[in-house]
Amino acid sequence: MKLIDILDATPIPVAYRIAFLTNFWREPLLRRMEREFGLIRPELTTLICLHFRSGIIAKDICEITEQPSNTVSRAVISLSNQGLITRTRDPDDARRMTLDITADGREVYDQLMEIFSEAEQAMLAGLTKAEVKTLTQLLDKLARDVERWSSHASNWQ
Amino acid sequence: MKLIDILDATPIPVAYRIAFLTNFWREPLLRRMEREFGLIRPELTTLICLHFRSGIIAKDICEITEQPSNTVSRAVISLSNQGLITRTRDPDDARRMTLDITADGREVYDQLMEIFSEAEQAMLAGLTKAEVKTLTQLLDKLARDVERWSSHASNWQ
DNA sequence: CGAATTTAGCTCCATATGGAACTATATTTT
DNA sequence: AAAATATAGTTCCATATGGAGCTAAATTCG
Repeated sequence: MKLIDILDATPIPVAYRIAFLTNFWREPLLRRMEREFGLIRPELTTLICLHFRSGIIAKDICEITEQPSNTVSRAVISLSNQGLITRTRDPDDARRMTLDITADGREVYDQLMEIFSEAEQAMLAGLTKAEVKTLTQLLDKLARDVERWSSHASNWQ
Repeated sequence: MKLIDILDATPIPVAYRIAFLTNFWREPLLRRMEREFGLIRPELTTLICLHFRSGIIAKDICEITEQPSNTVSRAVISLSNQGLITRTRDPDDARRMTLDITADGREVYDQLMEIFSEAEQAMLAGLTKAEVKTLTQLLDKLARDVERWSSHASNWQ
């Protein structure tokens, strides 16, 4: 018996499949990233944020990723120690540290994304282009609707 | 800026959306489950397995869920202590302990699934029935193809 | 201006969880 | 049958990560 066989037996067919894919796709890649690059998940998300927009502060990353501030703080310090980002004290507000991705940081980001992208291609290889497009659109619709459903029955209460 | 804005900027649009949904849908529910039921993730997956098929052993759950044996061992001991499952030594093989879900276990499972199901309905409320069906089919196709893509660029190497 | 409040970031602590190694039992090999 | 190997389950250890609270700086309020 495999986990897949239980998929249809639960009352959460969609969420269960999504969680399944996260477990079997993302988790092994994160472990590989940790082994080969010495980076952990909050460091990756931080790197992704800063690759997208350099010059933001740790608090921004907390809000973007909804990670707790201590987690982001640790990630930022570690990335800085590894030379993948820089931290410069904001002269106008001594509480803030402006974060910027370095050339090394972009290099590591590119290497990681190549691995992740290849793994995504492998996962999607069984679908047609039209199916991939449809899937992306539907997932996108759910993701962009997060504000509406995320408060429901999970965060509060 | 929100995490959603980065979705299209990464070279892993599908996987990123899937991870996003896991983060914002599953994680808060797991925390709520921990607060209100005192159960953690491996205990939930174990309960799901045993609700689906009672009478299996811990090793089976390891293989089904691909969780390490120590994680499952802890989950099984905890669930047993909580009276949600029973463990009986296999008379034919003293290494094995046959696991069975109890009435209390089924009760807790039902309560949990009600919460999770309601949350899934909330997430899917923005899609039409046809869209939900399509999404489920596409996710299912990916999940059932796990053997092919899971070895690729993640587990080995 | 001084006090209270807010904010950015960090440290301390508790705990979830994976890796490795260990124990006890069963199976296979010679 | 004895020895080697395999298997089920557990314990030990290292670490990732969230919650609560702390510190320093900025802002708001009286």
